[in-house]
Amino acid sequence: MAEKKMVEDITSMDEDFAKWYTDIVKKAELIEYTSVKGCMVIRPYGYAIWENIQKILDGMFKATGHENVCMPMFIPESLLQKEKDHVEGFAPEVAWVTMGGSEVLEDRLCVRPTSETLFCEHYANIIHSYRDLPKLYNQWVSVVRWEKTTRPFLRSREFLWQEGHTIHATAEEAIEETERMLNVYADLCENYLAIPVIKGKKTESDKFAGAVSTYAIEALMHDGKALQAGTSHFFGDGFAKAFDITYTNKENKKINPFQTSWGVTTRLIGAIIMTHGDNNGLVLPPAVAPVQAVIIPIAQHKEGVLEKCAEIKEKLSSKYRIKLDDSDNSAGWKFSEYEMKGVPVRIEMGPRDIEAGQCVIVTRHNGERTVVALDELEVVLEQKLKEVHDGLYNKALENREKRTYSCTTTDEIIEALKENGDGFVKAMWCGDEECEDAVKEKTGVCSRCIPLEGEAFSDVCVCCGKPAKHLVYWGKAY
RNA sequence: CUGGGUGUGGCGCAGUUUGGUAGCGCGCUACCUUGGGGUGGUAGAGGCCGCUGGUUCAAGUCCAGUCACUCAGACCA
Repeated sequence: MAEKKMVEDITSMDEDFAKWYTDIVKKAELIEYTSVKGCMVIRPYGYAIWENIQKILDGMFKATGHENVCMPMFIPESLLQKEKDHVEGFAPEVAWVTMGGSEVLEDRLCVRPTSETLFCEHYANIIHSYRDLPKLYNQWVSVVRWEKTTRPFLRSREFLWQEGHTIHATAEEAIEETERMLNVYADLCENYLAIPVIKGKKTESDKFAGAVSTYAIEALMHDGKALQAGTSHFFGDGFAKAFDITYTNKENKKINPFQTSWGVTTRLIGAIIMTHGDNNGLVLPPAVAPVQAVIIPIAQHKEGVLEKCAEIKEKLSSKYRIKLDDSDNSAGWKFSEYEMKGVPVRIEMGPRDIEAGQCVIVTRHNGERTVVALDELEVVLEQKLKEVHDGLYNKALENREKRTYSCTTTDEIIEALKENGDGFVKAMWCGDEECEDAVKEKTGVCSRCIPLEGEAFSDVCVCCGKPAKHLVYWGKAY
């Protein structure tokens, strides 16, 4: 393929993937660092991507009957500690609040690392009867987890997310909700972000703190590392018991209801970068690109060029997010600039084109140039945006398939990773935690999920040779 | 948390070994130039060298501490 690298400032991804990533994040003006470690400014271009994700997801939440709410940012220590597993899971990375004056809090406050406890306290207050159920709540907020090592979008100390928290009369209903939301996330990733995902269940050791079961979607990045792109948890009635949430059923009996929670974060932006980006910069899926097509005038000082470009922009803007760059940078400079920023489609218009009633349309992901008559532009643009989406999805799927290795022994795993580089390892597992740990110890990959779809290809555990219970995807994780 | 790297105009770097007037490229400002992949030119502006303390007649340079960013691990959305 040997694509030509046009912007010198971006480190080649083959040379140093991590450096390539941080270069992109800065050069595409997605973020800027601040004086607090792990806390970044999400700049307008980066935030616009998040806003588009929000719009799509929020629409899906509403369509599945959810309501948005907003909990406080602070959690008193006593509340956080009510569910034992939960607090143990989060304690190491909780940020505590110190008051400015002389006030010392009897029950000190932390900044929410997640809001299960707040929702539980609230549910205990408002749920009394089966008539009050279910409650299907979601909130768009930021949370704080004091991570040791940080990376823009992938792991920051404060991050934006949505967290859904629902409560149901029966376990069946709650499980159904857990699966429904996992599917919503998969739909978002595949049909809007053009990121193929594996839907699966986490192993016991990898579950959310306090959950009965955790589901996740896992995506494979360009470098062969796995990224968890979204999670959905079934809590059973464990939290309800710990927080004393009860309702009275039709038979006048007091019962603990069943809960779920699910979330995706600004990490999705990291996933977009690492799935679609190339050595020329970012490549954005059209559904969430802040600018879907940029119009670049050629010889813009010539009479009529800018006017015609503005006219076309006006026309396309009713349906698409269009930018016309009439700055006095050279055309070549603009080409590079918008490639770096990942704009899916570029429209070039010069005097020759205008005279001929046409323009040149170029798709970012493959550099393909097409001459298009101006009166067909609207139709062709729609096709091109779809082509970009499909092209990105298929390329990512191809990469994943190329990097998915079925193995029956740990030696095979080591061999496959050495031969072909990091990727997903499919292997059977007996279900024992010792084997899970041993695989990680021997091969470096950890369990990502037990896929919901996928067929057993061996009867024995990849590690111990005992009868296998599950097919597991393994990988190195971000 | 462990181990490496880096901090000098907005950005990227040189200068630190051997202490002695802060430099380069890009960007920025003004004017001109510019037809299809970061145009070319002329003239300008901009820095108490991450921070704190120490050694010295003198510190970007030496010493101690501290903070941040970054890479590789372990942990995590």
